[in-house]
Amino acid sequence: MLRTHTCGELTAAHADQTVTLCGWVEKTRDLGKGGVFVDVRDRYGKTQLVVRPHLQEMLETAKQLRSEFVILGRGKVSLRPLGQANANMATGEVEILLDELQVLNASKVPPFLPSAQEMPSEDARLKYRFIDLRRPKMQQTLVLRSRIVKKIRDYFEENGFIDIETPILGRSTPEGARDYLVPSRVHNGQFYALPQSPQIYKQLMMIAGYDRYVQVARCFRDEDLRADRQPEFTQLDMEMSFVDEEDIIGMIDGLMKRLAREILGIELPLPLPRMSYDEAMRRFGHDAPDLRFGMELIDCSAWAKTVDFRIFRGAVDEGKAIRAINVPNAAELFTRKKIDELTLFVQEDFGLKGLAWLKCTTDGKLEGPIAKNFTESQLAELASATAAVPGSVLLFAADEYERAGKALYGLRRRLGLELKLYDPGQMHFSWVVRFPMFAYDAEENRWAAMHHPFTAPLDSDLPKLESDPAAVRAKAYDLVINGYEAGGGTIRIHDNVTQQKVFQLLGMSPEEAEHRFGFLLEALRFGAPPHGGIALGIDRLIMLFAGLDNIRDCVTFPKTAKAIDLMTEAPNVVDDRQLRELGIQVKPKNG
RNA sequence: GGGGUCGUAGCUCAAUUGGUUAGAGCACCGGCCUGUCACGCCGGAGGUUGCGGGUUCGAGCCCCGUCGACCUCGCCA
Repeated sequence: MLRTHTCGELTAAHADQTVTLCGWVEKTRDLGKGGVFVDVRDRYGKTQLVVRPHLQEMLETAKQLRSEFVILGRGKVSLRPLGQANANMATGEVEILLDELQVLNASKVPPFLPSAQEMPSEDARLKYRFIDLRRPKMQQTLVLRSRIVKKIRDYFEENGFIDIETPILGRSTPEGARDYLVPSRVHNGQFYALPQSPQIYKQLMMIAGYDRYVQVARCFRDEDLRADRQPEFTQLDMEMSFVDEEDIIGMIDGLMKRLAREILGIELPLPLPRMSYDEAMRRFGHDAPDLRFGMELIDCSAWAKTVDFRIFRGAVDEGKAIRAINVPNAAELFTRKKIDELTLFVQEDFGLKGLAWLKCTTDGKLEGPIAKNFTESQLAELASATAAVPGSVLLFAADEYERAGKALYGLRRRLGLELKLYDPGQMHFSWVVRFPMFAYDAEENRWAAMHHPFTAPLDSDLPKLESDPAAVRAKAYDLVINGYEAGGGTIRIHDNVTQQKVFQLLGMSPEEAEHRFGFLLEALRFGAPPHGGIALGIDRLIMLFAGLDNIRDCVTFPKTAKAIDLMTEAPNVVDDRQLRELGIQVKPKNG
């Protein structure tokens, strides 16, 4: 090692020791004949180096130093003169009186400084990621990530899990997300697919008898990005044999309790709260509700049947729903302009025709342009049903039950943030369970698996598998943190008969199922134990534990919304020779 | 694929109703400064206003197109 200490560890206790530090120049303060002060930084912290004026040669070197030069400084740790300690610095009690200063490497003028108060633009940060990653905040996040992953691995090891790797080059499975494909050189015209998750492999490991499997697995999905979604991401993937939902949920409960305690310093009461999918959709309009605040959805459909107002009455008569949220203390905030803005939001993002509203005045009356369509007693009933109090604004969505819920979920999430209805530092963990097995795909006119086609139905719903698929619920569970799906899993089907029934329902002929998943179906015939598991989104988990609102800030080299790496400029064209070897000819997409 | 916000100096931003030579802070370059720590002082350099077109006597500003970043809907078993 060139250095004896890091830039973050020296204190008064080290006084009079001779030390060598290495790091990046954060800042120099040249006092002319008074010498030069140099703040040197590494990922552990910052230390002040002092170049004294009588050391002529060193002074010359010091005057050449610029931001982000890499230097080595050797000298004696010295207490700073009385009254000159810097309380804002961990090492502020001391400074190094240099007797050697080396420039290990110069630096071009950086496009931005890691120490800058103002955040550089996201483009600049991504293009010069190696500089962005020098920012203390990024370094803290990556350290946090490392600590969390270590704790997760420890936890599973203590619980008897085996860390097992599975292939990255696999076979495309048409269900689910779009695959990233890798052309085969040896087999012209054939492709591997990168794993969307190690789902099938881990099931095969269960069949192989490795009853507690865990993997920190890189996964790939070629779908559009979001603030909380990258095309390449990391899952904590686990699977257990001879278990039911309770075992998996309990195992993750224990993990969350430990992480919350050791990372956040909070005690989570176990078991973590659970809510059925139906309840989540009814109360929040979404399957991953943010439970840090109220403002739940209220179903006003029954009430709407008693009124003459065409928009409401007409909707319920057509079988649609009237759903509402009661926004507290918003009557004054919600100007006409604000309501127009929210209306546009639900129209453009959720396809609602409009947004009806009523304000609750100081004397408890509901007012607004639509109020004249209701009688006094109807308004009073509504006020009571929605728990409207002075200052409340009621926002109504009149549409299909699900669409109305989705729009109000959007409003609830947006307004919760805008109106600061919760403390952003607060954390809330819960489970959403008993998902439907199937969702009807109107476009393709068929049933589709809501999770994946290997998900086991609830035992009690098994008889309904053929008679009423919509009513069949799955042994599926999602871990929800602060309104984000942090993970999801299922108990799998372990017998071939049920599996075939599910395939059949999904419109997959035995031949087709055999063609797509033959190896798994075959394996299920060779003594498959009951098994199930879960996968947690590590990146998202880090984001939430770090209090970030963006997944790119906890990934080293993330992609942009167009799935580009601005630093390496991947993806990019390849040599003709490479294409020839693969037997690939590129045609313009719209040619 | 749709909708929205944004794009001005290396960085973060400003520029009145469309009107003179597009400004500031930081960074950079030169000089000065004997205890600084957001050091200070003096001076300097730095611009295809993302790109292309249009309207206009005149465009950073208005219009059309396009590219890019971000947010979002669709999508994400």
